[in-house]
Amino acid sequence: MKLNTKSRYAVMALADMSKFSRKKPISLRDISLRQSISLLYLEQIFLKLKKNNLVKSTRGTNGGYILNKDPNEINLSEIFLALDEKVKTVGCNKESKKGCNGKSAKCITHNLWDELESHINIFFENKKLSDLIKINQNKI
Amino acid sequence: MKLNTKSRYAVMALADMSKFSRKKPISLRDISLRQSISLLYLEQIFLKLKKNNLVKSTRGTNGGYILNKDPNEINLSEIFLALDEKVKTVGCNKESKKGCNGKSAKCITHNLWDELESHINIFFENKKLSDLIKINQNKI
DNA sequence: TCAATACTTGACTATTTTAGTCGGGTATAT
DNA sequence: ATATACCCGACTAAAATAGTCAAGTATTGA
Repeated sequence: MKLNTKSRYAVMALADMSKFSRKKPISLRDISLRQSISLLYLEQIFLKLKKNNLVKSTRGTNGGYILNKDPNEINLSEIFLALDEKVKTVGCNKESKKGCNGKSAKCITHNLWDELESHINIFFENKKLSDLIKINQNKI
Repeated sequence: MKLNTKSRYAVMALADMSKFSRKKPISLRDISLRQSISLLYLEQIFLKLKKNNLVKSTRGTNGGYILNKDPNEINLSEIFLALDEKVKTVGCNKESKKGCNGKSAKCITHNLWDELESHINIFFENKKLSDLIKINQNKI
C-alpha cells in the first residue's frame, strides 16, 4: 500500500514552491535541482497541476510556475486529485455500487475499506501545503 | 494507493472464518466458494497466515484451518503483517533513516508520510476481526 | 534579431509488481 | 486404499510504475 511517485513529487514540488514569494515564477529546473527530481518528470507532473488550476505558468526566460492560491488554502486532496491518485483501497468500493468479487452483493469487508478510505481522505483534506513548510522550516 | 489482493483476501477469509465455531476446522474449499476467491490463491495466503500463527491447520478429510485466537483478539495489523503488507506510503520513511531521494537529509515531505503511516496503522490496530462481522451480520 | 530559456505534448519503454496458476508433493480420516 | 485437504516452490501473463525521448512553442534579454 503505497503512494506513487508522481503524487509524492507533486506535493514535494508544491511544498518547495510554497517557500517562495508568489510574485516571481519558479522554474522547474530550480525545483528539480533543490528536490532531486527529474526535470522531465516534473514537466509531466506540472502539466497536470496546471490543467487542474493549482498553478499557472509563464514561458520564456525567467519563466516558470506560480501557485494559484496561498499555501494555506491548498490541501493535499486537491493535489492528489489533480494527479488522479485515488485513495481507492480496493476494487470493491463506492464506484462499483453493486457487487464485489463478481458477486451480486457487497463483500464482507466492503464497509471496512470504505471506512479506511474516508479516514485517509479526511487526513488529506485537513492537511495544507502550509502545514508542511511550518514543520520543515529548517529544510530545503 | 491501494491494498493488494492478498491482504484483502486474507481479511475476507478470516472474517468468514470468524462466523463459525472455533472447534471444527474450516476448509479452504468452503471459504473459496463462499467468498469467491481462488482456492489455489487461498492456499498461498493461508501458508503465510499459518507461519505467523494466526491460524492452525489439520490435514486430511474434514481438515482445514482454525483461528488461533478469538475474533475479538485479532486486529487487522496482525493480518497485514503476516502478509508483508506494509503501510509504507513512500520510499523515504522510517527504514531509510538517513536520506530521501538520494539526498543526505530528510526530504521536505518526510514527516508528512510518517504521520500518514501512523494514522493508518492506528486505524488497523484498533480494528478487530469481530468488528467486521458485527457490521455484516446479514452478509455471507 | 536571435539565442537561450523554459513551458508543452504525446509517445514510448524498461522495470517492477501484481495476481494469480501449476505441478508435485504429504498427512489423515473413513 | 482412497479421497480429501493442507503444503510448498516455481513459474508467468498482464498491469502499473517511473520514468525518458523527441519535437515542438512562446518569451525574454543581450
